[in-house]
Amino acid sequence: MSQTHSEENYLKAIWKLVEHSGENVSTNAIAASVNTKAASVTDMLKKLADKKLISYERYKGVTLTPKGKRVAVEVVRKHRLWEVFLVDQLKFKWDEVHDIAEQLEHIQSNALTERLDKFLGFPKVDPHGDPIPDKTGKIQDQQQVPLSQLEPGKKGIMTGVADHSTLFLQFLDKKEIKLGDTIELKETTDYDQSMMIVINKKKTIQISNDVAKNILVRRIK
Amino acid sequence: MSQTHSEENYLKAIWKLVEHSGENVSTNAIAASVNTKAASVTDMLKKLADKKLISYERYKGVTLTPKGKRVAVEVVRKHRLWEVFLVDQLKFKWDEVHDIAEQLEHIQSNALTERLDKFLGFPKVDPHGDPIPDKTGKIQDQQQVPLSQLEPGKKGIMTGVADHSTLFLQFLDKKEIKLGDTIELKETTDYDQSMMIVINKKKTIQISNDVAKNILVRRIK
DNA sequence: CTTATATTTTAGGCTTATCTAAATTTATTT
DNA sequence: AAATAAATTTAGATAAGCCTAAAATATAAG
Repeated sequence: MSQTHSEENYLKAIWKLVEHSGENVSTNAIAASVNTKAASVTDMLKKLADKKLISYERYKGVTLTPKGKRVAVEVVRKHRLWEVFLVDQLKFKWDEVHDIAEQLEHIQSNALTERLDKFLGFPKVDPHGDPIPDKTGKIQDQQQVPLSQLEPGKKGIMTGVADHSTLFLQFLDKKEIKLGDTIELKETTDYDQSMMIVINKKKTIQISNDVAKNILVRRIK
Repeated sequence: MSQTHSEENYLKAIWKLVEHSGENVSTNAIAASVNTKAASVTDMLKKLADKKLISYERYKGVTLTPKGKRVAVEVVRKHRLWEVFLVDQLKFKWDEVHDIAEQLEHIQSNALTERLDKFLGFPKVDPHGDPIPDKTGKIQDQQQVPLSQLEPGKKGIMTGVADHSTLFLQFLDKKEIKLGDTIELKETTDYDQSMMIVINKKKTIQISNDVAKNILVRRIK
């Protein structure tokens, strides 16, 4: 009934890949995601299929079964709740919590998860703006788009990041761009798709398209 | 440099056995403590000896090296800090936290341990009265004795339990005996060593010697 | 002090999760 | 559509952590 840490990591990785692509997930994509070799992934896929956690046909890629999805979402729920704890309660910075939450997400105790959720005030999103699945596995739709998809003149509120790397998060810190900020897209440079943006109606800065793609906003007005 | 969960569990078990007995620890004692077979223990002892975490001679038992002791005490520190978190913050009962802390004690992050310690207000003891090693590994001496060793007429303040089982802790709950209570030993029955005690100068109850041996008190007056 | 018993270790196996290298299948290109 | 390339799987190893059964050592008893 219960999964190993490794199995949980695979399920989580598959879930994220399915969410992004909507399609069957490839062995190589999983290997990249969990940092192993394709051969190791194939071994694990067989085991997860035996346990009815994924549906898998040789050479055809995989998707999660309802059971597998339930497990994956539960792991994601725990990960994101712990991130909230680390940032809100223990005062870690948003770029410091990933590796720790990566360990904490595997702690097995439903009672713990539910009490932690309550303790934190049933948060809806984690420190990076990612939605936290509720107890039943339901995930609130974020309705967010990359800043790069905004049209000149339009505004959005920053609600998340697509790149969770320390490097990117620290970059945002330095530029003083954070969740909740109102961002107006002034203009896009044709040549390199870099953009002039205004943050909270105050500060105007220039950002590259690479950065704009990784800032997620909810459109306003 | 880093230990597996299993290695940490063995080191913790050895540490506890050494603390109790003061002597070299036997293979069988460790096997009982970590719930495996003696043959498995021997395998692990070789590995721990290779890593210079224990000193081990075939058939002669083991003790911890300073390095091994440092690791063991760090695990104990984390275990007890997490127990405080679970009881004080998440409102678990003292008989519910052991298994969860058993998992949390293996989370690897010095920053996390230190921030948790600070968050909790640098607690000196865990919910069962066991002392929490400080950052340097120092453990405050408890100066406690089993209630069974008190002389009739003498008083003590309950500061801990020798038996951490759910059964015993729930028994104490039912009898409304808790840490911090003042306990006076009225008299000991010669026949079965059972005792009449007074709790907080109010309630007089009869307890068996088995119970008295597992209640730890600090003598007063 | 020698035999019987208890403890500990060794030998050989099993499972999980990895890996590399080779074989197979699918996809792409000419 | 055949040839080449890319992706995936299989085969065979390895290390960690556990097991049972048998052998070795230590301890206790007569």
